Amino acid sequence: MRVSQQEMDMSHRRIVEGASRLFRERGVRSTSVAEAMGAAGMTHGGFYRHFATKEELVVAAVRAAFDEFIAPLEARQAIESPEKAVAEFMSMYLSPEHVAQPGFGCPLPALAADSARDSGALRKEVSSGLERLVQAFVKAGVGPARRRREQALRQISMLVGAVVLARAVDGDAARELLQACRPDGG
Amino acid sequence: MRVSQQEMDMSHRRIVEGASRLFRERGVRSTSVAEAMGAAGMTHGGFYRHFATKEELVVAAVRAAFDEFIAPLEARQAIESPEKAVAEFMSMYLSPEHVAQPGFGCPLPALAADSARDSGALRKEVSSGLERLVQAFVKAGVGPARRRREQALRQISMLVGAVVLARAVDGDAARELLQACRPDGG
DNA sequence: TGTACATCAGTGAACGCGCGTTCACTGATGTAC
DNA sequence: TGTACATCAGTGAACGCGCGTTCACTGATGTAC
Repeated sequence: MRVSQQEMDMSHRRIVEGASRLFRERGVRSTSVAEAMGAAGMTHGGFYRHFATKEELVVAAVRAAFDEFIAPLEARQAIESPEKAVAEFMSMYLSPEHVAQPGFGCPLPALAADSARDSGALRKEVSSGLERLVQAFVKAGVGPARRRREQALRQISMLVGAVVLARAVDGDAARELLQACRPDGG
Repeated sequence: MRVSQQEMDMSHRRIVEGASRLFRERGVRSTSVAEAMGAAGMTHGGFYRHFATKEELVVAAVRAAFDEFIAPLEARQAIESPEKAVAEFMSMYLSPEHVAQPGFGCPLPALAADSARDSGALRKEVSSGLERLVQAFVKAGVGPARRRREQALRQISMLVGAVVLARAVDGDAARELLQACRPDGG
């Protein structure tokens, strides 16, 4: 049965948010349209009232994931010092909680592999998401612009690598990786 | 028709080597048994004369990939200084060629995402493969054992993160990531 | 060394299954009067 | 404000397709004599 415009907007948001979580948890290819609709409390048939293709949902979900994950960092940078905000962000990034909850975590370690095998819209979203995170890190750097950017890229590479590996290996090594990459724990 | 024992051994090796390349290029889930057999010049039906399941091939192929990639580093460490061997390894790791050729490159950035979503045999292989690489890096470190291990984990995290991201984003950022992570380029 | 025959590596059709997408249908919503 | 009706969000069956796996078959290999 038909639902109100308001309910349809809410459905749309629920689909995008659920997909954003599922894609990060299980990967884009391993999450079916039916699963994404199920997470929003609906059946698969109604999907095409909201999106023309699965790829369209992927774009919306990945954009939402980056925004959900990076916007808090940007907000904190605006009210406290950019350096402190990035330091706290890095500490959160390398926490066991972040490793254990990919569905609510950074899209970069969760979706980089899917993006690497994609040449279209997903790749574009991931590229601009990374650039947005780099910009936030650059704000917290010291020295000339070029050096700040290089340092940001190095820091983000280490964070992403540590989380990608920590999720890929068995318990003890995972803990060690996070610890070794913390500025205080090394 | 039946083939000789020798030919069967060669087939087996061709299947494992082709799969090792395809899994790294396209991911484990996105590579079908038929494609792996096709890369070995055969049709899919004969697969089960060599392996009981696809997972068995995954284990053999990932083990072969780690060996193919890490053994040369270990061999160089045995004949020249471990430090120099690791420095050259890192330079190769961060090269555009390594990023462009995942099928012949490090299994860690190529397969970590698959491993993160696996709880079985693949995860175990990736865990021991990482540990083997860590050991090689530890040999090249300085200071007490604990500090050498932490430094190895940090270096490997940065390498893996840089390659994972460089493969996931569009051209210019990819080049920048590699450059920023080189010890000379920063 | 030669012959008869059992073995079995590889082929290609077939299986059940889950996928992305389509479509006829339902009935509440939103609108024209 | 009430009423009649067109719209369309969501349902569930169905589509073609590719997957991992199975199986009857083929004919060269390897072996027993």
